[in-house]
Amino acid sequence: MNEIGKLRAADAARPRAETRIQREKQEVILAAALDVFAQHGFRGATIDQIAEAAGMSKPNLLYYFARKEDIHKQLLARLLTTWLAPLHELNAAGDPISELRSYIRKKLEMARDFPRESRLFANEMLQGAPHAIDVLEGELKALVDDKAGVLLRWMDEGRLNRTDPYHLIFSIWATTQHYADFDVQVRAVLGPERGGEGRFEDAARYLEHLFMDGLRPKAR
Amino acid sequence: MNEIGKLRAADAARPRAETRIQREKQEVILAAALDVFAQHGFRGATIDQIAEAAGMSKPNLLYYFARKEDIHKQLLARLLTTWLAPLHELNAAGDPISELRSYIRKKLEMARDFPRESRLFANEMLQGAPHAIDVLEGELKALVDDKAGVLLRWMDEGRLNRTDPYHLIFSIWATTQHYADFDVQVRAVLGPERGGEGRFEDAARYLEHLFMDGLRPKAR
DNA sequence: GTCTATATATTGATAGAC
DNA sequence: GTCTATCAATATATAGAC
Repeated sequence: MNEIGKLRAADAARPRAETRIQREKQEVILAAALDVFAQHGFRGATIDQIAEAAGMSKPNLLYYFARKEDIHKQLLARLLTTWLAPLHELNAAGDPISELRSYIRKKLEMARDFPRESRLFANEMLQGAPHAIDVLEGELKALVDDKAGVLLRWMDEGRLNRTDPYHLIFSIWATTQHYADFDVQVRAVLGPERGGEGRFEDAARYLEHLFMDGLRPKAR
Repeated sequence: MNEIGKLRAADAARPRAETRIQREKQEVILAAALDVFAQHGFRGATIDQIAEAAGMSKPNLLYYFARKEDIHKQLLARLLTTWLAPLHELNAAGDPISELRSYIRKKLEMARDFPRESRLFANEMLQGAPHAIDVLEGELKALVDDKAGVLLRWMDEGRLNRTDPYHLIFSIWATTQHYADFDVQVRAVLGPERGGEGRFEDAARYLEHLFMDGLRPKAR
């Protein structure tokens, strides 16, 4: 198992002997670091910035996380679990159209509610995934292979229009995460009138139209 | 006019008195810097890395560009011109479907042929567009407003299915740039068999299907 | 124009008092 | 556990010889 994989397992099991105070401080630090890493990337972020955002001194922060890299690894490990959850929930026994609608909706809600996590992930991808490549090639690929198989079966059964299941999944990722990663551009282009909170509802309506018109089997 | 705007105008007019050697050296530096900035972002990139990639010493590089920020600004200024070109070419007098197909194709080709430019832009967006916000709110918004108007007219005339023109443009940006910005993930998920050069042809076929099935007017 | 040497600032991390 | 002080490494930028 790779390093991030170990961290993810450890985080899930929580076997560490820690006081409540310690865990709370760590959470404060991780929350602050998420802000800074998401905006500036790993190298662009400084411990000073994170410490200030967390409301503590730099040495105090380093008492809880000995290295800057440890904070980043921990964040990335948690993120990957959260990030894969919606695709896991795509149910082979469900109705194809409503399963896909539900998946698209969940991914868009994640872009709306967890934009910093999305940007942290995007930063990691832009850098060539130095810390996540093992997860991408292992767990993520296995999961997508599995779900692509489900989609193909649905297509074979005529319950979904035939298309490339891998690129379908890519396009759902791309269109939904765009509203988190490129938020500044989306708001600039929509302007003050349409760039407010309603932009996510508009996006949801549009994506419904985009994907469903191509996927729903045609009655000919 | 903002700073990046001035640079873009200057670059277009090229009024500077420079020798051919000077221009060539500057090009070598810019090409090297594009690599480094695209992967690590502005703060994550170092002059040392850029100088080594450009095959010269750090002081030598600084002889041509006094400040690291100058290199980045110059790259961003050029990029924005290139980036907006395909949308400019969307022709109101043309056939709606073939104009949109052509636009999607061009954007995907840019992701394939200029992935570093795409990543440089993505990095700038993730950081909140500190150097490009004026262009986004000014020139880009004006351009998209204009083209959204064209799309709306086509929809009014029944030559295009009715949908949100702004989010349509966002989804074209998102799906095409995804193949540059998240390339490492795309290749990891597709695996060695399907992740080779052919992935762009597969993507082109898929995107054609995705967008056209929803946009083409239905014969009812 | 290009180099070596170096000034100056920032940053990740540690030492040690309390 | 938290702080002040500081080390060591790195990074931007400059000086000045050639």
